[in-house]
Amino acid sequence: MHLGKHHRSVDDKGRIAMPAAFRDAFEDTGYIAKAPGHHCLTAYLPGDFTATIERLESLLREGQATQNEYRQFTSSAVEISFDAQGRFRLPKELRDAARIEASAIVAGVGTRIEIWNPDLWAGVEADTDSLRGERWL
Amino acid sequence: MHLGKHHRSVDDKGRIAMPAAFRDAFEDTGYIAKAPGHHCLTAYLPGDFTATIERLESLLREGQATQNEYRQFTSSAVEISFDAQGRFRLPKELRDAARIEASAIVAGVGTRIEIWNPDLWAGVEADTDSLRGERWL
DNA sequence: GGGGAAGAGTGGTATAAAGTGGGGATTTGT
DNA sequence: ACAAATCCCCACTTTATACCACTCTTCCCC
Repeated sequence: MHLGKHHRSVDDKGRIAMPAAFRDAFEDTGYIAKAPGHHCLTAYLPGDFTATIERLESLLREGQATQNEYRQFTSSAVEISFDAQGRFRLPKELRDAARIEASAIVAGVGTRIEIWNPDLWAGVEADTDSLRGERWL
Repeated sequence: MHLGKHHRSVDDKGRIAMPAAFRDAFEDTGYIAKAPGHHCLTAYLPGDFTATIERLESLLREGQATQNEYRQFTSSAVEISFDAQGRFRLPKELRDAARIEASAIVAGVGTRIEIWNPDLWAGVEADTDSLRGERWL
């Protein structure tokens, strides 16, 4: 379970520090891929990533997903590793896709971890129309 | 069942003492999240928090809740732990969201525990318009 | 009622960890 | 062979965490 929101700088080499709260869940490696719709990126633990791929392949066999969907997801994904300071490198391709430049928001979203452009994330927080906590609080 | 209202100081490191009356219900950890609407913060026992998350995820699968709603709740939440004096740390992000500075009200609200800015809490107590105890007393 | 003990609440300091920036060697591609 | 990108260290700043000290209240027990 991933929780909490963290603001992180992205240096000119594309390095970004994985928040310590999430870092321990990754052993040595992880995966990053474009989220469907490309509003943000999603970071996966190794196990979660293979499970996601398998779910997508299963949908593909059942005709519930398209080959292009499969192509986009797999080809956007990269394996990441961490340096001695707990940072990983976000390829330019993925930074551009999510409009990430000098800083980013790394957010724990329960079952997953998302990486956002700060301005776009502000849009998520400003979306109060859908807030109806009385149903589940 | 949580009862009672307690005034607590918040020091410049964001530490706040969990009232002893509530403290025993937490074993080692607990969770704090923004309440929908962000007027206050809500503290959860570990079991209550996971139950709340599961309720929200269930609504999400049924299309009764939005991804942004899920994002806002999970990304605002933090796990807390207590020091030897029974205090926990309230991240600046959450203090700002609930306008909490040098002191706070920690209130037992039956099924949950809420943390308020003292002035905003005064507004709760001043709201006598909606009091119609004759229906349930 | 007085004295002492225990628990609750508050404040401060020292240490460790997290986050950030940069240099230089090595690899990759052209 | 050269330029660009990547990797591997090292250094510094900020923030979090663990400890320790003190006050005040409450609750016993004498």
